[in-house]
Amino acid sequence: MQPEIYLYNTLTRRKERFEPRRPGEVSIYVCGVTPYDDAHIGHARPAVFFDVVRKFLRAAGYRVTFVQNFTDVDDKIIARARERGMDPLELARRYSQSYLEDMDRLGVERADIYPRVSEHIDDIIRMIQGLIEKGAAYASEGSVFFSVESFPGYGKLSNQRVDELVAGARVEVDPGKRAHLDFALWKAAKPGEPAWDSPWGPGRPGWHIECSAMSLKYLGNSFDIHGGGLDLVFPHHENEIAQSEAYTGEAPFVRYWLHNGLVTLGDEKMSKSLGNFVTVQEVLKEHHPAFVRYAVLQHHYRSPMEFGGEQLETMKRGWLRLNRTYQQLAGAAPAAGVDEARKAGAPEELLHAVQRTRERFFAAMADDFNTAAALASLFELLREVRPLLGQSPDDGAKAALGAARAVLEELGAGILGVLTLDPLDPAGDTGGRSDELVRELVNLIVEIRSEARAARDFARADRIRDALQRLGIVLEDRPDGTRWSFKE
RNA sequence: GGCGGCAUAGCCAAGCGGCUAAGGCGGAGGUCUGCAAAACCUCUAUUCCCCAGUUCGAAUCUGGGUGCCGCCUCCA
Repeated sequence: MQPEIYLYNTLTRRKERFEPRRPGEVSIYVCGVTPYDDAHIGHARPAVFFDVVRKFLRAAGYRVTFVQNFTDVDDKIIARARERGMDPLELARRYSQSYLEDMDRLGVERADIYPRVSEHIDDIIRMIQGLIEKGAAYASEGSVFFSVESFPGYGKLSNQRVDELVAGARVEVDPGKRAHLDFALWKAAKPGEPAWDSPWGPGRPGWHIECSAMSLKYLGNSFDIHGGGLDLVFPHHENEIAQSEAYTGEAPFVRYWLHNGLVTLGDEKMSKSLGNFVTVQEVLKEHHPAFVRYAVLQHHYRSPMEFGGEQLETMKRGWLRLNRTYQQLAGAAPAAGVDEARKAGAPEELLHAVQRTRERFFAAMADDFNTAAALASLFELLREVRPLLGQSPDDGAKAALGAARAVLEELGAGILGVLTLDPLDPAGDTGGRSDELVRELVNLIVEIRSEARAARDFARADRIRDALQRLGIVLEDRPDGTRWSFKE
C-alpha cells in the first residue's frame, strides 16, 4: 500500500506531492539536541512526531533511513561543564544518554545513526576546506567564515532578503568577519576550551556546519526530508542550505523541509533559555508515555501546542476511554485479519467499518501527516465496536471484534503508539500516596459496606461511600463487586 | 522594521473551492443501577475574527484590517 503522500514544504510554502529521490526509499535527517540538560517536552514533540512519520512511511511501503545528530560540541555544553567542573564531552555523553533513555520511554524508535560532532571533525574540516577552495568561505584570525554574499540563493528557505536581514541584525560584530551575515564554520580556540587541530590552527566547528557535513555523509547530496523545530528555520537551516549547496554544487540539498510547531507553556515558547520548561522525566512521573504521545499527536504538527495542566487532564479522559476500549477488545477476541474474520462469519457492516478506518487513517496521514484526523478515525471505529462489547458476542461478532482489534494494534499501537495494554487504573492504585496498611484498611471498610448493601442497609452504605469520598477515595459498584481508587 | 505562522462551538482540535463543518472533552436527555459511579445510546456550530472582492458556489482563493504566537541572538 503506497498512497500518494502530500506534505508541506517550508521551502516552497506549499503542500507538495512527495516523491522521494529513489522510489521506495526515504532518507530523513532530523536535527537533534544539544545535550547539556534534561530533555523537555519541546524536544519530545519532534521526536514523537518524526517517529510517527517514520513508522507511517514504513507502513506505506517505504524503506526509511533515519539520521539524528547530537551537537556535542557547543558553547553551552562548555559553559555548563565549566560550572560543574566536568569534561565537556563527558557532560554531553551523559545528557545524550539520558535523552535516548527518555525517548525510549516515550516509545520513540532509535534512529539508524546518531552522528556526533566530536566524531566527525575530519569530515567537517574537509568540507570547510572545500568551501574555501570554492571561494565560499575565508579564513580569518584562526577562524573560518562562510561568505553569505557568495551564495546567491541565501534567504530562500526563510524567505528573507539579505538587505533586510542586515538592517535588523542583532548580531555582534565579529572583528574577523567581512560581512555582517557571515557565520562561523570554524571557531578559533579560546584558552581552556576543547579544541582540535586544523589547517587554521586549533579550534572547533561552528554550529551549522555539522549538520551539513553529517547529513551529506550519511544520506548523500540531495536527500529527502530534513526536519526540525520551526525555530531552526533561520538561521540554522538557511545556513545549512548555503553551505551544502555551495559545497556540492547541487541543489536541492534537501527535497522537503518539515518543521514542527513549538510547544508553549502559558502561551510562551517553552525553552531552556527562558527557563519555562517541563522535562520529559517530570511529565512521565504523572502521565503514561502513550498519553504523552496522544497529547502531541492530537495537534497537527505545524500548529503550536500548549502544554498546560488542565488541558492535559481533559485530554486524558478521551485517551483513557480509547485505551479502555482497546483493552476490552484485546480481552474479548484474538486479532484477526478482515478476510479471516469474514470467513468466521463476521457481520459485513462491521468489517466495512474496520476497512473504512484503515482507509481514513492512511488518507489522513498521507495528507501532510494529519495525526489529529488519524486519531479521529480510531474514535469512529470505537463507536461502531463499543455496543458489541457490552453484550456477550456470538462467533461472528467476536471475529469482527478481532478484526477491529487488529487494526487498532496496527494503527493506534504500531504507528501512533498511543494505545497500550498496560494497566491504566488498577483497583487500589495508590498513586504513590499510600502503603499496605491504608490499602488493607480501605479494603476492610469496603467489605463491611458490601455487607451493609447485601442487607439492603443503603443508608449506612451511602454514608460510608460519602465519607470515603471526602477522604479522596472513590467507589464504584460493579456487577462483579466494588472497586475503589484514589481520586485523581 | 523585515519574514513566517495561527484565528473554526463552553474548551481542545481537523477541514485547504462544492456531499449533512471530522474527532475528543464538557453539557443535556436516556439505558443500566437500591441510589451513585463507570459503561453504553441519542442530541449538542444555518456557521467558521472583521470588512470588501473573485466565483454558479468560500471556513477554504484575493485585497485590506484586528488580535495572538514565533523567527531575525542560543534554541526542537
